[in-house]
Amino acid sequence: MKPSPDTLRADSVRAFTEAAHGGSFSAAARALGKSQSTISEAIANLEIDLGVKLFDRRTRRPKLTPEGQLLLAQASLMLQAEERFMRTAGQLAAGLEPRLTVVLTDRYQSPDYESILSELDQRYPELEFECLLGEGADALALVQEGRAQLGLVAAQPAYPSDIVRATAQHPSQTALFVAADHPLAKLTPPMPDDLANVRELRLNTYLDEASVATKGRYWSAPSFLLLMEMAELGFGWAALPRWMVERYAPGKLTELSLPGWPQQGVIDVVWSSRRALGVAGHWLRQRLSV
Amino acid sequence: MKPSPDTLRADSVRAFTEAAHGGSFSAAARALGKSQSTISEAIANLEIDLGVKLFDRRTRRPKLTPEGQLLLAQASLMLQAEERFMRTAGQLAAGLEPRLTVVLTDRYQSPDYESILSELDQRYPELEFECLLGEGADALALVQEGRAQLGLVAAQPAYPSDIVRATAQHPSQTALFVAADHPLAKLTPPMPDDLANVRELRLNTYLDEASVATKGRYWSAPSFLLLMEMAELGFGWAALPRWMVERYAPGKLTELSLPGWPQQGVIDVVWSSRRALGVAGHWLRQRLSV
DNA sequence: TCCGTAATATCGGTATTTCCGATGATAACT
DNA sequence: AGTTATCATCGGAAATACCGATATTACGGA
Repeated sequence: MKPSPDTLRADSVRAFTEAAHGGSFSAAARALGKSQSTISEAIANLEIDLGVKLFDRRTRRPKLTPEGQLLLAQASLMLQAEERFMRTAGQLAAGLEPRLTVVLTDRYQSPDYESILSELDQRYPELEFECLLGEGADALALVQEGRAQLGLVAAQPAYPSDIVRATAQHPSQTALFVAADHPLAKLTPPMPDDLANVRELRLNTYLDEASVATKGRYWSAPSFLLLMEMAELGFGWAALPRWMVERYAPGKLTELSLPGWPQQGVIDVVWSSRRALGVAGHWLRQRLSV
Repeated sequence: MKPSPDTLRADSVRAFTEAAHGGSFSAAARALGKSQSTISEAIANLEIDLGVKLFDRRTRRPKLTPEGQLLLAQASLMLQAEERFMRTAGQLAAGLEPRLTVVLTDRYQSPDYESILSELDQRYPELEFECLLGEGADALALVQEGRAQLGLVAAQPAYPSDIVRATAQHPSQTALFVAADHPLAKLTPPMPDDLANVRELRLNTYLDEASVATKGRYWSAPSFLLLMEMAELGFGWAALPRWMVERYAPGKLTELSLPGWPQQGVIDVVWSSRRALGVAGHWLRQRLSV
């Protein structure tokens, strides 16, 4: 007996499943755009190679043997995997990037942020999506060096030459907060001088050291979440995204109403002009911009 | 541009994954028993067909592109499905039946019944296993007509000519039970006459009507589980498998100790001499027999 | 019952694909 | 700089996918 080859003949599996589904070799031939003899031979060869009779041909329309039924289920899984492979290859060929990394500022919180992500998941189910948190100069650096393709940052006065920007759909709401049991919370309304006497909690970045030149002492952290925790513990006042306080520290912080606050902060979508965005990045950029 | 074919070239995917894994086309060629040029051309053609560059060849050892990494994962899934397909085809070619049906008597309860089944699952993971419940003549009929391949029945005085039997490893323990609050439970020890005055709950079968000729009135059901429920409700006494009472009705039934009880009942493994058992059926038969 | 329809198996021939071995070019290592 | 291992390319041979024609066989209608 000839040892069965360990590799499958081309398209024999598709012929098999199609014939099993349509109930006829000829129908499978029509469906696959091949001749009837091709299908007949393909299936016959497949049966020989596998050493398993797949169809009972005594009747007019070939009927699956029990063995054929069992193998049909697994053949379908094979074709399913193959189709998925071909589909994502097609998307990649059409310009889909295999992975998309986005840097987010904590300032950003779109009301339909979750729906945007699930939309992204539906459109590009094979895309690997990565989300980083970073502010200001840190985010820009990640985009510049290609670690991230898109960034959502608080609008900067000036951008590096290789960074392109667009305005995001939803501005951020930033307000001043202190711990509810802080003395500052009892002054209504507080004066700007009152704030000067209390420590400020300020956002920093890994890259930017320029701000150390600013007047007065302050504590700083690279994320709003850390700043908010510091504020909760009464270490000072901080300018924080309002959504974050409402969602993660309701009641623990008191908003200070000073002239000019709360601020409407513009959020920018940024990307690098030197690295072309893939189709998913392009889609997401447009979805996030005004 | 030539439209990309919707079908994959033979073995190109295996060449791809092997090259990605081994880090070299030549290594893949060696591993697959083909020449180096074959692998090189196969992958080059695959890249052309997919429209996706899979490897970065600028370096000595081709390195996967990000697109290649994404596709590699899905290619592995394809090959995994294909290997499973080939493996079960091989088992079927070696005589594995696609499905195995066993008729069990409720009398049977092997202490390692569950371990036998999980062993079966490990040996023949693709086998479809079906379990039926049936007693006596019913079970034999199912085996005769091919609806089931194996049966575990209480040993019969005689078998049809096309039925072969072997003794099962574990005999059954059958004892007499009544509801704990039944008057019969208070007679210690009860006399055979006492039982004659109380209704008997007896096993019947769908096929066997001969037993209606027996003396006295009785109630009957085709499964021990139903009989046990009747006994629990106080409708009479019944001969029941002891394991079933201990497991599913502890404390609710009282065992009657009469001369000759409890009985050690021999269980037979039966199959049809006219239908060859598959390898799984053969294995299970030996595993169940003494 | 007989006949037409539609199905499958088989065969010969052609086109495509796979595969090999040789050759040349390139990168890494000594 | 030489050595070695690797990849790309090319021509030819073997395998196989495919088609069209033909024989044969089940199924269904008159």
